[in-house]
Formats: sequence, structure tokens, C-alpha cells
Amino acid sequence: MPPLTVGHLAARTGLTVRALHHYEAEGLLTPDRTPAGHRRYGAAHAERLQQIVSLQTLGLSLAEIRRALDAPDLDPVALVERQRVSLADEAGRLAALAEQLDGLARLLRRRAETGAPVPPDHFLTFLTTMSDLQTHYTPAQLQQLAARRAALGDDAIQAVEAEWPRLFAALGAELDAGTDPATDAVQALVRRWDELVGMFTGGDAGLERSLGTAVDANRDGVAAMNGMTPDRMGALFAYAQRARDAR
Amino acid sequence: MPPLTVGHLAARTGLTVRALHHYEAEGLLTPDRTPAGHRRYGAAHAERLQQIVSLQTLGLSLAEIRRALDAPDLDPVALVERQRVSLADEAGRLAALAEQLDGLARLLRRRAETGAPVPPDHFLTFLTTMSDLQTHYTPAQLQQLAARRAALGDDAIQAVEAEWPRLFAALGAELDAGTDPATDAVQALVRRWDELVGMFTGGDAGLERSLGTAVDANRDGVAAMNGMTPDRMGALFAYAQRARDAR
DNA sequence: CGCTTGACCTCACGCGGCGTCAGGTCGGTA
DNA sequence: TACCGACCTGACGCCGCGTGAGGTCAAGCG
Repeated sequence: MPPLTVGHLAARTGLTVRALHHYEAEGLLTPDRTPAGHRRYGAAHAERLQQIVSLQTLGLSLAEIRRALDAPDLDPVALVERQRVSLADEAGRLAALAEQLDGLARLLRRRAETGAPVPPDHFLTFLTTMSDLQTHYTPAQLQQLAARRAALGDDAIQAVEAEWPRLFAALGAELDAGTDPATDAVQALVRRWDELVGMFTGGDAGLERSLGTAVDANRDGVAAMNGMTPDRMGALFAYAQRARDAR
Repeated sequence: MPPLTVGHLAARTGLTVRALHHYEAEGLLTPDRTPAGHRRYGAAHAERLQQIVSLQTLGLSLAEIRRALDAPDLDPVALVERQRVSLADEAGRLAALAEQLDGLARLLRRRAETGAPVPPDHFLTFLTTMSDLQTHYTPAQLQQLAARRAALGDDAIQAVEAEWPRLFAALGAELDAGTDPATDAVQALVRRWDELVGMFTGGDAGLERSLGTAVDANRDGVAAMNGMTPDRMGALFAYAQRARDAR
């Protein structure tokens, strides 16, 4: 097999001519030259290129690849471990993002189904509220929440989230009627409230605390997301707390 | 609350002064100015900044954010859906990468345990072989493989991968001894071989075919990864095939 | 031989989201 | 009034190439 021109090597590897030029400029892969200055890539070059591409798929930068290829004391274990760590970080970031997007999508679906689509300006309020809520959780907690949701399954989540508005409405009705919080009916509603929270947190006390402070710090946004005024929501929360205290 | 200076707004939001300058240069957030030209950010600016940051966490570029904030007809559903799709792509890419890194890590561990650590030059061969192997699978198949492994659990994988060298050794011994492939002992070994492959593919015929072509196309590398010469591996494969034909 | 066509060459800017100087001005305090 | 820190603008750098611009080389055809 005679040496290849850049174009042919590019075609074979699926890379671009420009990329090969770039690798040369970076000192990664230096081909031979014809008298007129055209590049010639032999078998050894092709092999080195394979290694470059492989290391690239592992997420190494070109500078790191150069160091790795030029260092004869390359430590495979350390290299792979480093990449695994940075990959894990990246995966965590993506998971948090997915968490947020899924939450947002669920919220939008719910509103669309109940005939109350989210207008653009409210949407941005929701969005910032959700972002703010997330800042109250540690990355580990976010992963925990995602795992929890995965365990519950999409349908169960849908059901739970659809139940919240109904629960708030029912409790609000009792509040307006002036029902004593110690009444069985109110007690049942509040127990269900705590159950729903429990499904979300999986009973983890740390998560429950984080949820509490997150909601406290974003009362207005949370109220808007549930279609209530902040005052109304405050009253509902207080009423529920009185019911809990009563038992 | 009086208007904030850049420095104070930066401190409050955790952004940098430079970032705020940049947002202004991009037309995203234009504060008021004092007579001397210093920036003043009021409540409205802070709110808009929140929205900018939120949209950024969703993975929008600054240009996209500007369009989203300036367009009064912003469609939340479409926006969230778009981001979810691109996120899914990204997650798929990461999963494939994780697959590769985990495979590599397992390989390295296995060699370290058997007292045959991987030297740097061999490591690069392994690496390119693994990359090449992956090109024979579709992204969907790679996710399938990852799921399969997750289902099996780490320990089972360890066990399976530790068994391959023993199996090859045992079969090689029979081959060298000239044992008839129809013999019970050989038949048992080859059945175990097929079982191990089955654990990997989950019995999926498409996956099995892909595995076959992938290995065929990378005999040399696969042989090296298993500590054999290509010839030796070819002989072993042929011997196993004769055993299968015999039943 | 010259002409055309396509592949090759080098040089250089562009992208995205800022980080990071450099060199000068403003505001509040000693 | 002098000083310090915070502010200002302008400009380059990063990374992995994409994408021209403008010129040269190689090969086939008449």
C-alpha cells in the first residue's frame, strides 16, 4: 500500500483534510512531503492517527493527546481513571439538566391538559423558580431525586402531580368553610399531603429538609406554578401545619 | 433596594463582572448608566438576568436566549422539547463514551489482577481496537449493551470476563491434544462459550451478528487483548466452529 | 504542447462564552 | 489632596477545527 495523500487519508478515516492539517500544526501527526510539498501518509502515520482518534474519543484534548503519545511512560490506568471521573462529572451535570427539563415538560403537559397553557411570561417565572429550587439541593440530592423518579415510573409521577391541584383545592375548600383542622376530613387530606411529599423524597429526612427550605425561599414562584397567590398558599400551608400540630 | 453596581450584582448572582459586560455587549442585558458611565442595575435588570441564567442552564446559547427573550411569542413547549432532544443526543454520546471507558477499565483491572499489567504501547493498541469494535454497533445497540451490563451487575461481568481466558486456555489444551471436537468435554466448553456470548448479547440476534462482524474485522486486536497471537485465535475459533458443526 | 480540472498548498479569520491583562477614570475615605 | 479600590473600554487568548481566499501541482485530453 503506497503512501496516501491527505485527501485519501481523510476519506478513509472520515476526518477532514483541515483536521489533518490541524493535527500537523499541533505537532500531533507530521507526514512526509513530496518534493513539491504535498503531504504523504504512510502506514505508521495512519496507525498514529488511529491512536489520536481513539484518545480523542476518550475525551482528551489535542494537547493531552500529544503529551500522552510523546510520553513513553504513559500510565493507562491513571489516564482511564481520570477520564472516568470527568465523565462522571459531566454525566451528573446532564442528569441535573435532564431533571430540570423533565420537570418543566411535566409542568407544561399538566397545564396543557387542564386547559391552562403556560403563557410566555409566566413560563419564564416558572423557569427561574425551578432553577432557584434546584440551587437548594446538592448534586447528590438531585441524582437521588432523579433515581427516585425513575423508580416510581412516569405514570405514577403523572398521577402524583395531577393530584396536587386537587388536594390543594380540597384543603382550600375546608379552609374557606372554616372547618376545624382536627376534623377527620382535614386530617385525611393532610396525611395524603405528607404521603405525596414522602413519595417525592422517598422518606429521606435530608431531602425533606432541603425541599422545605427550597419551597420557603421561593414561595411566590411555587405559588404561581400551582396557580395560587402567595398569600393563599401561605394560608394553606399554615392550615395544614395546624392540622399536623393537632394530632 | 437601590440599583446595584456591576460588582455588587456579580457578587449577588455568582456571575463575574466580565460576564455581565459580555451580556451587555451581546445585547442581552443593558443596564442604566450613571453620568460618569458606570453601570446601574435595577430590579427589572436583575429579574431579566435571572431569566438569562435560567435559559442558559437549559442549554440555550446567548443568541438563542436573546431571541427567546425578545420574542413575545415564545413557545415554551417547543423550546423545552427542543432542548430535551438535544439533551438526549448528548446523553447518548456520553453513554457510549462511558461504555468504552468502563470496558477499558475492566480490561485494565483484569490484566492487573492476573499480574499482566498493560504496557503503554499495547494499551494504545487495545484502545484503537475497542474504538474500532464500537464502530460496528449502532448507537442504539450500544445503549442496549450498556443496559444489558447494568442488568447483569458489576460482579457478574467481572466473573464472565474472568472466565474467558480460562475458557480459551481449556479449549486450547484440547486443541493441542488433538481431541476430536465432537467429544463431550469439547462440546461442553463450546456450549459455555456460546452461553457467555449470550450473556453479553442477551440473545439478541442482531447484536450477535454485529459482534461477529466486529470481531472478524479486528481479529488482531482482539487476539492481542486476550493475550494470544492472531493465528492462535484463528485456530481456536475454527476449532470451536468445528465443534458446533459436529452437533 | 497547452488547456482544463481537481486536489493540493499556505494564510488567516470566525465561532462561543467568557478569562485575563493593560491602561486609564471615578468615588469615597483618611 | 492623596490614595485605594472599583469601575471603564479595548483587545487578545482559548479549542478544534470550518470556511473561505488566492495560488500551485498532477493528471488526463485534444
